[in-house]
Amino acid sequence: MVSSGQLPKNYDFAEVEERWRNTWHDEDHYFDKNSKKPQFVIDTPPPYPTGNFHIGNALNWCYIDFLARYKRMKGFNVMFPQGWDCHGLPTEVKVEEINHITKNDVSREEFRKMCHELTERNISLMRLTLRRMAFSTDWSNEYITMMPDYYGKTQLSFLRMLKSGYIYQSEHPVNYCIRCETAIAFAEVAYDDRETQLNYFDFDGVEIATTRPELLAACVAVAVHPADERYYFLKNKKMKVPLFGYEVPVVLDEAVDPAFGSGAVMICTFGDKQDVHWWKQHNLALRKAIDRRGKMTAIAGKYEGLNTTDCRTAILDDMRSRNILKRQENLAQRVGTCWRCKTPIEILSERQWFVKIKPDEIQKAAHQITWYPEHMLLRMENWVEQMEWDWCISRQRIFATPIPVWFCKKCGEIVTPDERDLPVDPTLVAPKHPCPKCGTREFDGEVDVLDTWMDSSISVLNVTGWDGNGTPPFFPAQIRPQGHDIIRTWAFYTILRSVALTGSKPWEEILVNGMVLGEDGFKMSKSRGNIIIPEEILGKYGADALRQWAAMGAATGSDIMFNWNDVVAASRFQTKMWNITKFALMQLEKGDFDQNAPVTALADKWLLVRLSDTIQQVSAAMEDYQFDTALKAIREFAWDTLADNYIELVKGRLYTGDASRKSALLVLRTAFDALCKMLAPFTPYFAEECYSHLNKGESVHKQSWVSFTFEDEAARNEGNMLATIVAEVRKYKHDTGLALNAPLGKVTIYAQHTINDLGDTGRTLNADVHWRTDAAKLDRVITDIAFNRAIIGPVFRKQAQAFMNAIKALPPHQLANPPKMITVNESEVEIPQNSFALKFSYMEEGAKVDVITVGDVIVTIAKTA
RNA sequence: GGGCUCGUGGUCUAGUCGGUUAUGACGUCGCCCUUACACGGCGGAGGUCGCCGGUUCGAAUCCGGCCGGGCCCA
Repeated sequence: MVSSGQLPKNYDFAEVEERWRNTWHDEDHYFDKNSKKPQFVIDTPPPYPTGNFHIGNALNWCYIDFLARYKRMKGFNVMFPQGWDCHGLPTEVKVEEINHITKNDVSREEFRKMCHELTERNISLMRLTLRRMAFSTDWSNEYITMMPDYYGKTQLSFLRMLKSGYIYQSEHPVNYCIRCETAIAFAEVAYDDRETQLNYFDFDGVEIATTRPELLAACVAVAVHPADERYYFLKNKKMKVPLFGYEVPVVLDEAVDPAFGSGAVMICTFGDKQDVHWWKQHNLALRKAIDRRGKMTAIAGKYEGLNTTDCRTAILDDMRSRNILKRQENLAQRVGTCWRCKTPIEILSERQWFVKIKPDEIQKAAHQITWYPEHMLLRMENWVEQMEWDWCISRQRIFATPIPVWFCKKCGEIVTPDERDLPVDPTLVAPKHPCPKCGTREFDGEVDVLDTWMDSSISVLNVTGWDGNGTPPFFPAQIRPQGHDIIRTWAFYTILRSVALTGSKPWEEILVNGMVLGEDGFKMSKSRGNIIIPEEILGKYGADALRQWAAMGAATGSDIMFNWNDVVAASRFQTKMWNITKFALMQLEKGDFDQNAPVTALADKWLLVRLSDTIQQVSAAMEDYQFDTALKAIREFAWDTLADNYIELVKGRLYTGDASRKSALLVLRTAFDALCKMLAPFTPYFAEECYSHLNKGESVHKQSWVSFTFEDEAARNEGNMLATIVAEVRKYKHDTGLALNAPLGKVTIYAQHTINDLGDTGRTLNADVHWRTDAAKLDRVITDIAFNRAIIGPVFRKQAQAFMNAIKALPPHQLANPPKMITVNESEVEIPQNSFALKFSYMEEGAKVDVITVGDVIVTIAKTA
């Protein structure tokens, strides 16, 4: 034990945190593949390496680390891996920005290398923040999706799903970003409010309203509602497309809204999702008027080569000059945009790769997972229910996992590599075997790459040891922790892929955290200027304070507002705990500590009861991932029960070297030891610092979770009474203008039975305290009746109010000594036990005394002159 | 427009499968520098639990409607 004299007066988080960070070993957090302990595998979200670990990540990781550390103390073999989800558009865009190039200015290889290097730099920056936050990461299980080891597995998973029929290639309408020149999935489509014009024009004698006149060349039909009398005459007719002159059929469809525009709409391939529906349902022709770069194609005739905006202007001008355009109206609409670059998306029909979505399979697995909080499952259900298209997984980009496929130049056969040759880049190498169908050795490598979610949706397979053969050794993982914003993406895709590749659910449980909002209550964003970066908090208050904010800021799963107050309060709690530490160590180093000392004093037994309660509460909350409840219980016990009540009660005994000092010392040490252990998951640096002074050379993080229990109902009740009496007398002193440590004179406490407090009460109050069990000789007057509705309600139901009125009507002598039966609404009823309690005020008698009542206990105070 | 979620003293927040006086923090006001701590202790003020209606002996809690915020989607 370090001498308390050596302990600094103030807790210096910066010094302490850095010291322990340099002392701890990564190996202590490695998952042991040969362990006999039960496993606790965490499917950590692999963040996108932007270079900044933001505060939302911090919240997510705090939850994970609370769990990882708690589970280790509970005897689990914990894996807390760290992944990096590298591929994707944002890095490509950043690289173009930094180097002032476009991806077409350099070779694919060169461009990929630049992305790779930027990503590595960003990862090393983010690793530093993870370490500062004291996350107990298992660095032996780090994975980086852009590395061959990992994307080889992505390719293997692709081949397996291709083989089992989950993955197919086809021409199908897809969401397409013409700026990024790539297909994107629905999950990547964002929506923006825009103002546009609804154009009414004459379509072969019928008025039609459209927001997209530039798609006129892609018009494949005109649709009207089957019950719309205005258009009965169109049934089975063909109509001539204005400006272009070709004919299209008229289709009848219930989905047409007769009240919108003119009630007649043109169907184009493709203006929106509804067009795709109609196109499929009515087997319409396909006319591609827009190409991948957003330019008009040859079928647009004289408009060929224009971009969509110019084409729209040109077509409207031509309509106007031919007097076809009747009028225009402003219209508010929401357009789908690319989530990355905000460019409005087009729906293009392209040859793409798809993953089949089997909603039933996904629903079944989702229901086998335990969701925290429960209602988050609903979001998954809703998303799966409304899935209409399969998942488009091919992208026309560069920095991503290559699709491991070649096409035979002669017969078009799809040729795949041998699994042992993975990873491959089919644009760089040729297949090792000739075409199995026609025997040629001429191939085209697939230039499309995979959607990044194809990488990250196998994170759980990767960490559980998947090698392509059946169920991985550590599968399923115990828990997936993630935010509710990516339920429809990451959670969804992971469940889909696990079921497709292993036949079962990926995790036993999923713990969903809320979003972090700025101090103004809105989502943090650059434009609002409400962003707080973790480093700022780390610098001002340290990692432990930030971690406490994460635990206490809100109930698990709720969105949480960032709040400096909470961080400051957290740091003050550490100051308080630091002073408790100093006090405890000071007392312990004076000697007399005896591990086997009998705990004799009432206050001591009482504290052990309260400690035992706290441990049960905290343990239960941890099991249920209620971090706020757990930390709150710890703080309350430390600050209120231990510091403000217990220590104040026993100080006198500790100072005077009384024989019962040993009992108090043992209790003090027991409580302090337990507090360090319970705090360890939340404030790893602080708990380690305190514990290291108590037990030199030992780490709190290697201890077992506290399992101490102590039951003593009498000590609980009498101790609670003791604490209440002390509080009431303090209040009395305060009210009568006395300092709390001022001498008080003679205090007599009339209790029901003998209580031996070993003089704690007297020393704490600085008064001459006498405990008596005889009745106080005082005149008392009943001032109020406190009814217990929890007892009265269920017994009397509708008669409850009448019963209470009857009791109130009893004369004082009967109230003080109530009868067994009472008349309520003209019938005799029994008075239930504990259905009410009386409140008294006291009249002085003889010696002048002030009187305080605490439940049944009467306290009289005779002040010294 | 739909799904989910939230609305509790000046601010943030606990409690929400009904039950005595609604939790805590910050702020605020008053008293106290008592040998761990003034980054402390003790005490006070401050709430019609968003609004309206319903169920009930009893509603912050359950039901319906409305208003407002958030997230995800159309």
